[in-house]
Amino acid sequence: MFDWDDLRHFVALADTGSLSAAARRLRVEHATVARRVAALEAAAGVKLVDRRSGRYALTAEGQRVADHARRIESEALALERALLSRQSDFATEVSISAPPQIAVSLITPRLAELKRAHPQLRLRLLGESRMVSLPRREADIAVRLTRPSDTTLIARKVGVMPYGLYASQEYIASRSETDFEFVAFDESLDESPHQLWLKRHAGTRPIVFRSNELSILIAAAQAHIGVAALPAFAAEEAHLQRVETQDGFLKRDVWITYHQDMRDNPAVAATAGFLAKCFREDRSAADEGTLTALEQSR
Amino acid sequence: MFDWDDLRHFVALADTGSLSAAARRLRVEHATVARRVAALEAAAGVKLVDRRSGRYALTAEGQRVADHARRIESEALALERALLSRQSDFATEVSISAPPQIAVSLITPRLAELKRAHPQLRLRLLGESRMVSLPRREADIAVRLTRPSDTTLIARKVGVMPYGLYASQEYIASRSETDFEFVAFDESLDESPHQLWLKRHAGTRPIVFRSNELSILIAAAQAHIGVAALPAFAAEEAHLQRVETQDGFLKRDVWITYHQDMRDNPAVAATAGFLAKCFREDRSAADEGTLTALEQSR
DNA sequence: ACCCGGCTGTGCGAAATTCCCCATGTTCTC
DNA sequence: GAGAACATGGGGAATTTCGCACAGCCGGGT
Repeated sequence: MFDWDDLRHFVALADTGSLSAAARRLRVEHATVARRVAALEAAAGVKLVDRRSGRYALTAEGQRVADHARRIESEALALERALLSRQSDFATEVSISAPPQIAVSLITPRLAELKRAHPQLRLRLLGESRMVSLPRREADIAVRLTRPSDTTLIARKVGVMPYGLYASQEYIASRSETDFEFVAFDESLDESPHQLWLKRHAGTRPIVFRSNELSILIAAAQAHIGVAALPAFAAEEAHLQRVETQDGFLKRDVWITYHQDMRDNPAVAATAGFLAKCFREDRSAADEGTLTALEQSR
Repeated sequence: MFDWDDLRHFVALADTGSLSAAARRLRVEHATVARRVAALEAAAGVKLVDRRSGRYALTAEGQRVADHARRIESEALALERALLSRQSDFATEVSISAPPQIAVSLITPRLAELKRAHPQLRLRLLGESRMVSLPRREADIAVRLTRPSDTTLIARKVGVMPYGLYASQEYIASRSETDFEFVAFDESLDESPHQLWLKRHAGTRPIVFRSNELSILIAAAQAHIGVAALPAFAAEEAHLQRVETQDGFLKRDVWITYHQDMRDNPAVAATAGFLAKCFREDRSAADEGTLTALEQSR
């Protein structure tokens, strides 16, 4: 019988397509991945990957084996989550993935509360816009602006995040609305709701600056480059001034998601509850009186 | 993430209940099993087994983990079989499990045929009455006298095995049927069909000798101890004489079973076909004219 | 054309793992 | 009460495995 742990390395290689990327995911050396995959091939008696021209590609057999191995992986991941959810104390580490700006402005300032309520709890807060894999436990809890489709995940709508059009006071004072120029995310996000919303309002007026980073857009607005579609809380923090729009704020739902297997883990539950409170008690937009009440779900 | 291969060791321990037995199944040292289970416990952060007073017992957590791990194991075994069935050549080793007497008298004498047809085929013939696990690949093909209940196994009825009552010529000549004494398997087999059949014919006449081994029963009959219920082919080989019974031979079906995943493996298919031929062409009982024709299925 | 970054393949030394053999204590069976 | 089977612990040797470092290769960008 082959070494089951070899399968783990093979799945990583099959998923990522390169030795190095697989090694990063497994936190080992790429040489180890190569050796273990070779060991699996030897035990199986079949070529699983083609090493043609430096690149790795699965053979037909490799595809079949990868299918099996992925099933095994999902079981192993389920087992790991089951083990973690059984940790009855708060001694475990909980990792949260959230969009950077939310992490900085809404979560981090209030972390002390959580720490006070659960002193032994250890946290890791990852400011990544990239979609992390919850089943793979790249994070335990994710804060997202879209509802996840995976039904094994628990999705909890904790509030709405209002987007408005913002620019610097000087910029707004210096020109008429018909001369506005705009600041937006780059093309990879052209299909996202706030980008579409911005483009609708911009109409024929030009987008003069693009970036992949929200913080850069804010800085651009502060530097009088143009008008940006920004979350209200971030724009206020940056002392930007709102440009009124007929349809008011764009409201995007905020979701907190975690795997259902982690439901019974008190550390995860407490952290999720804390995050929900962060959004429930965020009055940045409500203060302006434009939102009568933040919608909340259970 | 824990080492998947540790799970394999833990399953073996959970299945067998002892370090030594688990070590035998995995063909490693018992110390290795102990270490790897300890490593799994450390990674899981939970006690999985109780080492109370020398015996191993799963904890409640251990039970849960074992359930997960067994699912993983069945996937891994399925993968192993899938890999084996893809071996397109005959270079692989096929292992057969069969009752010892059948192995000795019906299979081994004809092995040369098979070897001639497929020179590169390597064989392992295990004469074990114990039920081996086909999913676990303790054997690839099993010859059995009962139909397996596992629906993932292919069961092929290859013939019938006639049982008769046999004793030595001297024994039969020396006494009347009312004075017959009997030779039988030990109590653990009291519920098996041929044992029940023997006891029905014995009626009130005593069983004077018991053994767990067919070959010992044959030797006992040859040593004029009494009358035994024996497969016709084995009794003939031993030059024992038949005691006529009103209901003729007891006919037990002979099944060849192998896992459906191995269906496409040419080596297994060829060997199964060979075994079927062994029984189809066994004329030991037909020669006596008591069986008009050996029933056969495809 | 050149450089640079990322990837793969390989050789080496260190560290971890495993095996093997031992002794000891326990439980269960006969 | 003796014996068998099993778990535990230790020590030392041999094997395996891993990380590290170096070299070569390819493609993209300047």
